[in-house]
Amino acid sequence: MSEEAPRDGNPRAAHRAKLDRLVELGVSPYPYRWDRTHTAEAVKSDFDKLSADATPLALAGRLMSRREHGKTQFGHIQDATGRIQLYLRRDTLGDEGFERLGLLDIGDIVGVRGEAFRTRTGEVTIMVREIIMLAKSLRPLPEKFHGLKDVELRYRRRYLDLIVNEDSRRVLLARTRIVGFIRRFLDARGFVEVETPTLQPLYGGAAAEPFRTRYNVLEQEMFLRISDELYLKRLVVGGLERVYELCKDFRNEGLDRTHNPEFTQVELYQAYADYTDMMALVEELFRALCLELHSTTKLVFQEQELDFGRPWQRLRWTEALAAKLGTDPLALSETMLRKVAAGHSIEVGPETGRVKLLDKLFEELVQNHLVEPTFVMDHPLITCPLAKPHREAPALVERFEPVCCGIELGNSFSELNDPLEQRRRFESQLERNDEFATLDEDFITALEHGMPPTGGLGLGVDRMAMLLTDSPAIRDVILFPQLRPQEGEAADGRR
RNA sequence: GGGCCGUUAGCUCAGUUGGCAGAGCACCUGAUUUUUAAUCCGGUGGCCGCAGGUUCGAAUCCUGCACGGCCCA
Repeated sequence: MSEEAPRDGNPRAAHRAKLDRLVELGVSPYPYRWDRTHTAEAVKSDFDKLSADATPLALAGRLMSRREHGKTQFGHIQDATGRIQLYLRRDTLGDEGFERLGLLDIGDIVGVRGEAFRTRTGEVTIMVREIIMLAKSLRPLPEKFHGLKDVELRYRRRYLDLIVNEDSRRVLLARTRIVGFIRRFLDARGFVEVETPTLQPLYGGAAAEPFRTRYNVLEQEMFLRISDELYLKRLVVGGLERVYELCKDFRNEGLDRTHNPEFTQVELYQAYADYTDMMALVEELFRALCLELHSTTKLVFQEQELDFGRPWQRLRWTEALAAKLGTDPLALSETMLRKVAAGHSIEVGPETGRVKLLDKLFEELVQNHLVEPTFVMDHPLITCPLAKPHREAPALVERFEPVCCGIELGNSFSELNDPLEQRRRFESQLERNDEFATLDEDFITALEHGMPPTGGLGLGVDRMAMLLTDSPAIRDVILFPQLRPQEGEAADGRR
């Protein structure tokens, strides 16, 4: 004991010394199980009954704070439902039991037995009869008052963020509720959940760079999916009239406030419907989600007030951009578009083709300024090879993107089901040398067997979670967002 | 990709003109039988992100790099 004097201010050494002492005393620092009778929340909500007859309680949780007062101590433990105070007395625990409290550290997982009572200040508290080590911690927790602020540490050590930051817990659990709610919402409407390949021999369904990998057995290059679209439509051909998938998609692109290279999407397809039905579905889903999470259809995102109780604004793509440009964007050549972009000081690479130019202009001049929930609809036909031509305007497609606060939340079409037209659209994409264009023969074969008229919809679940939890960055709603590996990743590796 | 900002104790942060590395929390010792950011006494703890450079002397000035953040495209 005496040799440790120079290290005695080091929290890790102190925790370790206590663990060694427990072992010396024949107490396991990592026992196998614990019979819990109540959670913190259950004790609080059922307090009157539990305290009236002094029901024996057994709780478990992480020791979060401790206040020593000589022959008594107070502390809080935290479990999945919240925190509850402990009151520990020398005359209740006995001299030996009380001395053993010295081997506890903040951060340890403990089990306690005792009864519920209220302190002088009215706080529901456990009068502890017995306290058992369930898992010894060897590192100190972040500071109790300021919590863990360093954003990098919060993402890299999300478990600490979850232990210490109530708000992170709230947001990330809300995300889980959103995912669960989407499933129930769609299940209740007769949609069938399916799983399609993540590992695909050919990618498609979106214009995005894929992650590439290699399957050794087949000696073949494979791709991580960028979308589920083409597989789900095969299933509609197969007779699954309402079908959806909720999964990760992968896009080999940059990281920013609204992009993570792996992200969660829900895609759904409904036979005998078109994009107007999908608009109604989006309106209904968002209204229901708001009510589920906030008990009102109104919400605030980054100080902007939104109301999902009303129908979304409808905005025609071409008209909106024409209004900004003062001329029909579709009449402009690639060279002209480039000039217009430069005129609005929008930087574009020399490789950027006509489609991307149009997209870019729209994004900068229109989309980024949309605050109210809006359906941006009826895009130019060349921007999308998988949507049906507009029934009234053949240069356009029946497509919409739900947009809110400048954030694109998804994508939807009246799905193209004419196999001959589908082939022409894929081919013209290849002829134009569109980035990431592919031609999926097997998918066309499926269409040749006949796909009913179908409405399709994809929604970015992470972005929905941002909006619904008022989180400014996609990283805040993803448990483990993508970060660059740290130098010498094994951090304190000398141990 | 470009610009700006940040990186100091386990955590949250100060650090003056370039002159011995600081605080609060945590940790260790002691006091304290209803506290709750408990309080009080006394302590321990540092690769000042990394590598160079300038200087008698660098956490501080310069260059490069790494990681992160914000903005722009």
